[in-house]
Amino acid sequence: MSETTPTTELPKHYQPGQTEHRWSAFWAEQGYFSPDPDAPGEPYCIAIPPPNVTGALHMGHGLDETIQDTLVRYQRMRGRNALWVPGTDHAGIATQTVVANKLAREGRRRTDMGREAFVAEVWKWKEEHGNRIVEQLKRLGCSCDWSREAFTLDETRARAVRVAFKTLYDRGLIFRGEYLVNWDPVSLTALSDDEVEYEDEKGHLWHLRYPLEDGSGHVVVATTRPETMLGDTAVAVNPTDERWAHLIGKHVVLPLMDRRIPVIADDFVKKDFGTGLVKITPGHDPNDFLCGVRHGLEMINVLTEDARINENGGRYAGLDRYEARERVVADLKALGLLEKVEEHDHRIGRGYRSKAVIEPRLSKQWFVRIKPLADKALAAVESGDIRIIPEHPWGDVYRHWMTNVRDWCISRQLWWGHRIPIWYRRDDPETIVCYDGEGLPPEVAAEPDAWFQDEDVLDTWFSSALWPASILGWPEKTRDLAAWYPTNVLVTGHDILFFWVARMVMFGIELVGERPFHDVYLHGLIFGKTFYEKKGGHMEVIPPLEARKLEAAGGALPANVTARWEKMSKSKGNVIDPIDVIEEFGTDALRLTVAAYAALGRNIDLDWTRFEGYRNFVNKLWNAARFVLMVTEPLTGEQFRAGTGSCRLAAEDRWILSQLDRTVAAGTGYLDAYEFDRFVAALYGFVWGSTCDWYIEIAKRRIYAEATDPEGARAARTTLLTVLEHVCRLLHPVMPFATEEIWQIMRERLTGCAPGVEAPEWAGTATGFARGAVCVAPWPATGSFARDEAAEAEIALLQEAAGAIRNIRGEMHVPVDVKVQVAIEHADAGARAALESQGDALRALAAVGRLTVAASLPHPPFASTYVSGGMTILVELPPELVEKERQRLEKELAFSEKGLEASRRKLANEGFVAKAPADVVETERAKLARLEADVAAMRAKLEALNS
RNA sequence: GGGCGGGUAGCUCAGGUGGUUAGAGCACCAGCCUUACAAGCUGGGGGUCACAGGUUCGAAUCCUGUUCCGCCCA
Repeated sequence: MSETTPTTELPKHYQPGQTEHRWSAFWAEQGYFSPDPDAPGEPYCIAIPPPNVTGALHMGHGLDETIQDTLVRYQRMRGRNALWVPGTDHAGIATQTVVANKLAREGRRRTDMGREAFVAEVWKWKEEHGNRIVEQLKRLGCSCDWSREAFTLDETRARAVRVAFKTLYDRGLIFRGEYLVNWDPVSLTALSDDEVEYEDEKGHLWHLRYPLEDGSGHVVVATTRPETMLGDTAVAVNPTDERWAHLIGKHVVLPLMDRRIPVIADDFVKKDFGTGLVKITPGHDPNDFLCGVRHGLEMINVLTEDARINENGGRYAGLDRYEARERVVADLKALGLLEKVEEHDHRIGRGYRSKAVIEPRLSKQWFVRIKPLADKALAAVESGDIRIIPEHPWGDVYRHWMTNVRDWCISRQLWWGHRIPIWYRRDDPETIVCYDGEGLPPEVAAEPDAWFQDEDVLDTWFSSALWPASILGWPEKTRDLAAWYPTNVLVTGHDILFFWVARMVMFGIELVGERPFHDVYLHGLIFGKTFYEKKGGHMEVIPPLEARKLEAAGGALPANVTARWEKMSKSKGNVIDPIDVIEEFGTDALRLTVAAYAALGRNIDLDWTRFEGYRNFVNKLWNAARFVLMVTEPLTGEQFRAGTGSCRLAAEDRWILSQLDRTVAAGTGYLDAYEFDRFVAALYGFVWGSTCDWYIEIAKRRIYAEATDPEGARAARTTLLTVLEHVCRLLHPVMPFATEEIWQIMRERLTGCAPGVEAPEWAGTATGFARGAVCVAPWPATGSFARDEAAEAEIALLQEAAGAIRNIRGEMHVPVDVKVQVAIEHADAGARAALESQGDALRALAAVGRLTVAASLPHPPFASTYVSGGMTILVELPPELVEKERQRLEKELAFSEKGLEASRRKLANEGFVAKAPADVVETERAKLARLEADVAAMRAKLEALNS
C-alpha cells in the first residue's frame, strides 16, 4: 500500500501533466479495458471510426473520440461488458500520395521502383508513422482495448475483404463494366462519386456552329468544354422544342473531324440553356453518356489517362486538354464557326485528395450493384432496426440517398490497398477466376504464366465497410463476434454518412447477416475562426498567434478586422491542434469543452476561450476536493462507510443530497439520449453552482463548530465526501483523469486500499469504493438519496435572503469587513422557522451581524429594503446613504412595476382569463397579488425616505 | 435550380409538446489576495430574440414571406 498523500501537499492548481500519464498507464496495467467476451454483463461495443494511418489527430477526432469514450466509460460503469476497438485505416490514395511525395523528394519515382518495392516502402512508412495517431488517441484518454487494435490492411481484415468480394461476386452483386467514371488525371485513378468535390468556377460558354449536312445552314450548340467536341457523336434537342423539331433526324458534319453525326431528340435537354441544342459527347460527360446509352450512340474516348488528347483526336493528339481547348476554339474561329463566347459560371469537380480537375472517362471497372443492398439498408432504418441520431435531418438524408444511389465503382488504380482478387486468362481475358483464399487460386498456381491478376486495388471504403465485423474477427465465427456483433453505436461526423455509414449498413446486412450497429450518432463538424484584416482594398488573413491574441483580448474587434467561421485549414491559420490544447489546458478540459459543444445536430464553431473556462472548472473541482479532503481528515473510514443515513442530517445536507439525486437522474437521462451538452451543463451547475457556491460554504460552520456539535460536524463531513465521491463517478466518463485522481486519493484515505486493490468490505455501500478504480466503479443509482422538498424550499429561502443582502451590500458599497444588522419580516410562520434555522448560515454568507426574524418588527431609523412575496429584509445602514438607497429602491421599484403592468395587462384581457388554462391564470393572479404587495411596500418605503 | 439547417448579450451557446419580468459561460464595469480555489469570491451593466406579416387570449418558440450565413444534392 502506498503512502497517503497529505492534503497539504496537494497543489493549489490541478496539474493535468502530472496525472494523465500515470492513470493511463494504471488503467492499461489493470486491463480494465480489455474485456473477455464471456465475462458477465450485457455486451456493449463501439468500433472506432479508424483514423488514417498516416494522419495526425485533429479536432474532429477530439470530438469523435470524446463522445465514444464518454459512452464506453458510462456503459462500463453501468456494468456492461464494454469493448471499444481501436484501429487505423490504410487510406489508399492519401497514404500512397504521401509516400510517393516523400520518395520524390529523395529523387525516387514510384513507377521506376515497381509495385512490390513501392508497397514495401509504404509498409515501412506505416510502421514508422502509424503509431503516432494511436499515441495521440491515448493522450485523449480513450479507454480502447489496445490489444485488439486493428488495421484495415492487416491479415484478418484482408481475409474479410477477400471473402466479402468473393461472396458478392458469387451472388452477382459485383460486376465489371464499361462506365463513365470520375477519373483523376493526376493520381491516375478512378474515384467514387463522393470522392469528388464540386465548386463553382468562372468559365465561358462557347457557341459553336455545326454545319448541316444538306448545306441548308448550321445549328448552334453551346458548350463549356469545346475541346470535347472532338468526341461528339450527336446533337440533341428537346422533343417538345418546336424551334428545332424540323432538325430531328437530320445530320450535321462535325467540324474539324468531318464526322457525320445525327440530330436526336432527348428530353434531358433543357430548352432554355444556350440555344436549346446541345452537343453529345458520350465518352466525356455523364449526362451525355446516359443519353448515348439510350440512343445507342458511338462512344468515343478522345483523352489519354493523363488528360491529353489521344489518337482519336486527329491532329490535336498529344495536346493537353487545356491547350487543345485553345487550339480547337482558335481553329473554329478561323473557320467562322465560333458564333460567340459568353461568361459562364459552371461547376467543376476536383479530386478530394489531389485537387485535380476530374475528367469523366470511359473505362472498365469493377462495380458493386447497389440497388439490392440499398433496399435492405433502407429497410433497416425504416423498421427502426437502426436508429439515426439525430433523426432530423439525417434520417431523411439517408433515405433519400439510399433510394437514389448508383452503382459503386470499387476499382482504384493504386498500388496501396487490397488487390482485387480476380485473375484473368492471358489468352482469354474474359475467363475469370475470383478467389478468396490466401496466395494464388489453384488453377492459377497450376499454370502461373497463363494468368494475370487484376492490377487494381479496392476502394478503401470497401474494407472500411466491413469494419464493425472485421474488427471482431469476421468471417471467422469468433467469440468476440458472437458477443459484440452487432455493435451498439457508431459515432461519426455527418460528412461520411454516405462514404462509410451507409456502406457499413449494406455490407453488414448482406454479408454478416445483421445490421452492424443499433444506433448511428452523427455529430457536427468543427469550424475554426479566421480573422481577416482589411488592408487597402483586400482582406488579409491574420496569422494564428496574432489572431489568438485578438480573441483573448475580448471585447469587440477593431473596425478593420472581421472574423468568419470556416473549415479549419492551415493556410487560414484557424486550426486548433488538440495536442496543443491538451498541453496547455489538459485532456479533461478539452473533453469537457467539446462535449459541451456537442448539441444534437449542430456544427461546432470552436472558440479557444472555452477551453480555459473548462480548465477552470476542472480546477474548481480539484480545489473543492482539496477542501473536502482537508476538513474530513478526522472522519474514519468506518464512520464514512455508515453513510449519510447514519447521520443527523441538517436541512442543507438533505438539500444537497436531494439536488444530487436530481443530478444523477438528469445526467443519466442525458447520456442515454446522447445529449452531452446538457450533461456537462447539469454537472457544471451542480458542482459549481450548488456544491461549491452554497453547500460547502454552509457546511463550514458546523465543521468549525465541531467542539460544540460533533454530530453536526460528522453529518457535514459525511455529506461532503458522499457528494464528492458521487460527483467523481458522474463526471468520470467525460472527465476521466481528474476524477480518477481525486477519487483514488479519497479512497486510499478512507479504505486504506491502493489503486487497483479491491475492497470487498465496501461492497453495498453508497460509494463505489469496493472497486479498485473509478473507471470500473458502479454508475450512481437514481433514488439513492431522498428528494426533500422542504429542505429545498428552506435553502431556496436562504439563497434569496443572502442574495438580497449581498445585493444591498454591493450596491451600497458596504466594505467586506463591515457586518450589517439585518431584520427580516415574513408573514409565513414556516418561512420564519426556516430563516431562523438558517440564521447562522445567513450571517456567514452575507456578513450579517445581528439578525432578527419576526412577523413584524419596528423599522430602524434608516435601512435599505428588499421586498418580495411576503418577505421584507431591512439592512441597517448609516443615514448618509439615504440618497443612494433612494436610487437603488427606485430601480427595484421600476423593475417590479414593469412586471406588475405586464401582469395586469394579461389579467385585464378577457380572452386570457377565459381561454388560458386555469392553473396558468391562477399562477398569474398570485403573481399579480405578490407584485402589488411588493410595489406598495416599496412605494411606502420610498415615501418614508422622502419625508 | 432543388433540399436542409441556422440568425437570441461584444463572443460561444442554452431556451423538449407556445404561458419566466428571455438565461449561462467568457468578455466588460465596481469591490475584494475573506486560510479550498485570484484558474477565485461578491455585486453590477448589457438583448426591439435577423426583418415583415399572420395564427393565438398570449409567440424567441407555430405558419407565410423577405433577407443574410452555412451545408447537401443537381
